Amino acid sequence: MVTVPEAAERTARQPDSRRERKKRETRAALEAAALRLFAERGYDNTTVEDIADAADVAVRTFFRYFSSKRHVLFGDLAHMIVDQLRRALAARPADESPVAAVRAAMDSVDVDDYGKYRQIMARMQIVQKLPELSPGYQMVFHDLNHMIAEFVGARTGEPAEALYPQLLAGVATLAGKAALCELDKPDATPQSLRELRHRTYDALAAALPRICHTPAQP
Amino acid sequence: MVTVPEAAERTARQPDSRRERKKRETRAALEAAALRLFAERGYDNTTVEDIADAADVAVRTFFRYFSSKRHVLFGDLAHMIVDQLRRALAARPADESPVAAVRAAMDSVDVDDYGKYRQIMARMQIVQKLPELSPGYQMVFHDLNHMIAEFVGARTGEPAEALYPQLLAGVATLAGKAALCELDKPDATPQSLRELRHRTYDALAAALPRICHTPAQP
DNA sequence: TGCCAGTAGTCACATGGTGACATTAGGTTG
DNA sequence: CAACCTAATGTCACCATGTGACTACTGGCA
Repeated sequence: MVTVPEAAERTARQPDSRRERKKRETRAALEAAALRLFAERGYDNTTVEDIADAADVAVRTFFRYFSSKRHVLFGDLAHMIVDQLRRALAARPADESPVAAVRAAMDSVDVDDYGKYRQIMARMQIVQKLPELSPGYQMVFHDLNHMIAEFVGARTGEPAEALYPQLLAGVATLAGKAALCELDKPDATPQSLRELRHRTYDALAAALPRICHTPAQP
Repeated sequence: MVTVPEAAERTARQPDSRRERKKRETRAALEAAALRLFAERGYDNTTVEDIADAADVAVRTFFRYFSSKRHVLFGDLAHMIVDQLRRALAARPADESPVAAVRAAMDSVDVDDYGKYRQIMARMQIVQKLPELSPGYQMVFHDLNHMIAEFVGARTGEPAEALYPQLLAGVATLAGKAALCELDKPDATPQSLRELRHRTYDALAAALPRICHTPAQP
């Protein structure tokens, strides 16, 4: 199916038509219904049909909005974060050390607006609590880990599976997870979480040279 | 279904009857067929029916041996490792520091026999390569992580979700993963892997006091 | 031999997920 | 407004993973 340029322009020029609004409504209804039902009866005890019924759409429609039942939870958040980090890493200057590049890139991800930040975090917190969907939750970190390792490997000329890329990526991911631990505390702010992440990342990354040969930096 | 003591004794006393042999054969056939087919056409392109057919049993029988398709891969290995580590942790003296206890417990897990060790590792290596089943692979580490965090939290009187338990567990898991990086190298031995794990764990654990308050040890 | 218990096969069904096609509703142009 | 195009949705059919219930077989043993 070929998209005529004019048509693409047209739809792009009208981003808030009734159609778009309805779509957003449907998506929001599905998401809300899913989260409510998950909380009420648990993830496994909620079928896609239940969710679709609650949102008053067909099951098939559910799958047009979310590629899988798991997908409702992180939605595209996971994908967004991974993409964002990927772009941030790619934008780092080539002469920067991997440690510094990863540190800076992770900063530029969660700088964003406060509301979105809390939303992502809240979602992750829900997921974290329900053990049956840990796999999906873990995959987010796995993807992040993998991407960081790819990046570091590319910088040091090693494969991503090599020790140093894996360790640096692991340290970065662990620092990110550490920040999540502080979410429970009511006085947590994006700033305090970032500060904790920095502290963790710096301390652990500083230990790496004692484990394996870290590639020389210019 | 109540198990009469005598019956349990009898089956325990006859561990290698024809029946037992047949069971082992069926299980081995299923496992071999599955691994071969996964390698040939990929995990997603292999149905349980294919596996069952290749092993010449009914699909239902497959599920009597393996609770899920994923389960064929790690089999009970994951479960075994987690259980083994749990017992090892429980057996550590109460006055030992969490850092030392976790270190020692991880040692006592892979001490085992060489063949089993390589088998576990080889399996994990296969799984690691196929991206479509990363979730299951990640779950192993997640379970390990969770258990270690529970243990540390119990020792320090914090919840498992607190910062220190999570960090120490993360460090231990990361050290374990680091050892897996060395598997590609042909001259890797259980000893060299353990040595690497020690080096990683010690270096990273030493950094923890710089991140958060580590509970005082007697 | 004949009984008992464990094991496998068969059937039915719930659930997640996808493809194909018809139908409806939003939006555009004359 | 009518005619029309296209995106969104519904409907139906289908495949795959699992599970429960019941039946049939088979090894072990008195």
